[in-house]
Amino acid sequence: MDDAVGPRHDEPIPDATVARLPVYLRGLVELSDDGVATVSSVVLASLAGVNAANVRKDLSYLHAHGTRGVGYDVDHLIGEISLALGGGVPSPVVIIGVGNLGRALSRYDGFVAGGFPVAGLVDVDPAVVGRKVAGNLVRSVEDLDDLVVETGCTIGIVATPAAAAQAAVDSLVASGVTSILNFAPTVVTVPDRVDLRQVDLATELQILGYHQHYRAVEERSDRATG
Amino acid sequence: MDDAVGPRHDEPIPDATVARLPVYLRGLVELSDDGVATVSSVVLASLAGVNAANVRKDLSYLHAHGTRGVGYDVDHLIGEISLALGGGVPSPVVIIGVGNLGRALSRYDGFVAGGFPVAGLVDVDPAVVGRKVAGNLVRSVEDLDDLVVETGCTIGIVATPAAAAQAAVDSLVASGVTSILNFAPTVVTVPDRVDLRQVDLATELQILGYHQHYRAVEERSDRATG
DNA sequence: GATACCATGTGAAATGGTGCACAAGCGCCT
DNA sequence: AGGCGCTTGTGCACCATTTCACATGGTATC
Repeated sequence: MDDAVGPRHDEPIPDATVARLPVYLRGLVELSDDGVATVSSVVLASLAGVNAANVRKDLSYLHAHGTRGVGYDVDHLIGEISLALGGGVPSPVVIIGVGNLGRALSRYDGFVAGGFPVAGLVDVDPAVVGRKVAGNLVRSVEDLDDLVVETGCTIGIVATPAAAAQAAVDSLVASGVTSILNFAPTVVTVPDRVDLRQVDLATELQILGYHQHYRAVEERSDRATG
Repeated sequence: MDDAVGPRHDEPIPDATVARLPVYLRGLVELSDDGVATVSSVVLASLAGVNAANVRKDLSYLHAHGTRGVGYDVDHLIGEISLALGGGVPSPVVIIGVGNLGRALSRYDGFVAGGFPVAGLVDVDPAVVGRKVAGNLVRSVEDLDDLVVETGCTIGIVATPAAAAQAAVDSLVASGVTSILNFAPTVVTVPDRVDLRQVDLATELQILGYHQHYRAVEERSDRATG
């Protein structure tokens, strides 16, 4: 392990860990703002709502080593996590679909703060193309290729209705986008080289609905049987 | 197991399965609309983007049995999944925080279609309280208890800024809401009896960012080492 | 009615993730 | 310098989930 000579081929970080890194990062930035210099895994765990051993194991995948008896250096850790999550370089995103959700997303300042500025908006509807939303000109889908090349953006957000989602995804892929976040409530397919994540609002509610229903059924059953 | 006499105490369905049920349901409804009467696990799997054996195991947790050699009855399956996901009874939701995201969510018709009508909107900002958004009157947080009781809603959606999220959650819990969907980019805590799900848009992008960065690093490394 | 075909349901192995428990290491205080 | 207390890093066992593979049991055809 120590005798690597060339640029080391970093091991992949487990998905579950990657999903927690942004949460750690948020907590750490907050700590840094408060002037805190070091943090223990226990404190960071409580900030992130996870187990302390889990935090330590997660951080062991990064090159961020803590100091025994002391903890982790907050600023150093921020640097390491930022590095892992995209190299600290801002990645502009393009939003396709300027309906209710698309407009809300384009105004969402958490994206910019997280290093994901909105590079452009795209829609198929001629009625909205040419208008400005949140300071961004809405462009036609035909301009998507140009937009992606001009801005060098590699992440696409799909906020179209379900029926248009696959076409939107296909357009993004054809334009060279390699990461897609799909908000449309439908299953879409992408080539292997493209990374896809699904955020489904209705599904989330339905999952909550199950647990609620189950609690109710169980309670009723408990009352009946004992 | 077979000698249960009273009303059977349904076994809990694994979380991973519950998360897939809404996806199956969408596919099934589409099939039903197209007049398809039966479906095999292979077809349903491709519609949902998962493994066929996984579909069969998932469905085995429900009381929906298929017919060997034929497949599953589409309409029956729709009924069984709907039943598991909240008993088929619509659950009204209350949205707290009427900013960009809250407004978009209140206009999102996928909620109503999924059986989750918006029962009311709530905000702390006096400037928006009393105004109408998407046909719903925005009420003050002080009215939250009344609103929850009046409408019998048990699901709350938090769409406030991060700083206000925990307070919003606390208000919802105090009002008797037992399921919460949090869109605010922060970790919030709830009592055990309350079910919480987190949807974090910036985090999703950061996860995409990791994979993109990793791909790029790997590629560069491949090119260097051969 | 027998046979070929097809799809379900499930045992069992493989995989991935979590959390405990403890050894190892670091800094501080005397 | 030595000991003590604190915290990291990790081996290991446990748990949840996925996937394969196949026996089981229906349907359709001849």
